Amino acid sequence: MKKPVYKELVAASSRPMVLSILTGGESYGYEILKQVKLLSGGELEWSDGMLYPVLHRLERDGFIAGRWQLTDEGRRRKYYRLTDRGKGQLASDRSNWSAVHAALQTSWGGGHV
Amino acid sequence: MKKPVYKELVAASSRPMVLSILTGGESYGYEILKQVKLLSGGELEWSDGMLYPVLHRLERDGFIAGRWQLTDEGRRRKYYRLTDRGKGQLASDRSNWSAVHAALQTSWGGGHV
DNA sequence: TCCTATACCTTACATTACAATGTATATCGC
DNA sequence: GCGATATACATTGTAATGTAAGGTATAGGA
Repeated sequence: MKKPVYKELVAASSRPMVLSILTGGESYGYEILKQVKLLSGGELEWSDGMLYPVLHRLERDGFIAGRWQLTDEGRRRKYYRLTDRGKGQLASDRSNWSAVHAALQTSWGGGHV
Repeated sequence: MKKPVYKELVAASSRPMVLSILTGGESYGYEILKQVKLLSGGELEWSDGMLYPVLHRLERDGFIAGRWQLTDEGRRRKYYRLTDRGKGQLASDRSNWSAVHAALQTSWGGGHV
């Protein structure tokens, strides 16, 4: 078992990650879990118990919009798409992330020998 | 008032930021607040009500060690230094951060037009 | 006298990941 | 048929944590 990323970092990255994934088009929970793993080269593995509440909150807050769909095999899926409000939040989150990342990079690189 | 960074991101970055700052030598709470602001070019402003509990937890967990010191003016300060355990945690946090950052960069850059 | 800066601390509140558990269908090997 | 795995969604209890607000104290400038 790979040691998971510390939870505060999961919490910080979940919203921008999900919103960003949805800029590529509609997706659904189970697929997003696999996309996160793929995007990170296997480094990140989210639990479904974490992701589904995240999706519900994002929908509640109007950042994404969901619709139920039945597949040919009879499975039900809830597809989500990014809303305009979600695009704005993604831009804000990216900006925040960049500011924090830059500060960390500075403190990692300089300030000491 | 500048809009603050979302709180999950503060939570995710506080430990690596503090530990990283302390690689430059001893420091104390009030100074760390100013260093964070300086390191980020004014983008990040932490509240003291957030930082002091963070320092207490880091000390409790053995990542940093504190000592009280009186200045010439009669002010009391608690200086903290990085422990070996703290150095190990910083390395781990940096590794985690890099993995998440890389995944975010990938999802921001690709996956969509 | 009043305000700002320095320097520490705590509490009430809301939020959130994690682990565990539950539901249901499809597919594959045997 | 049968059991295991994958797909696909969901909820609950617990612990942890930032925020906002408030508190204590000293020093210096207007």
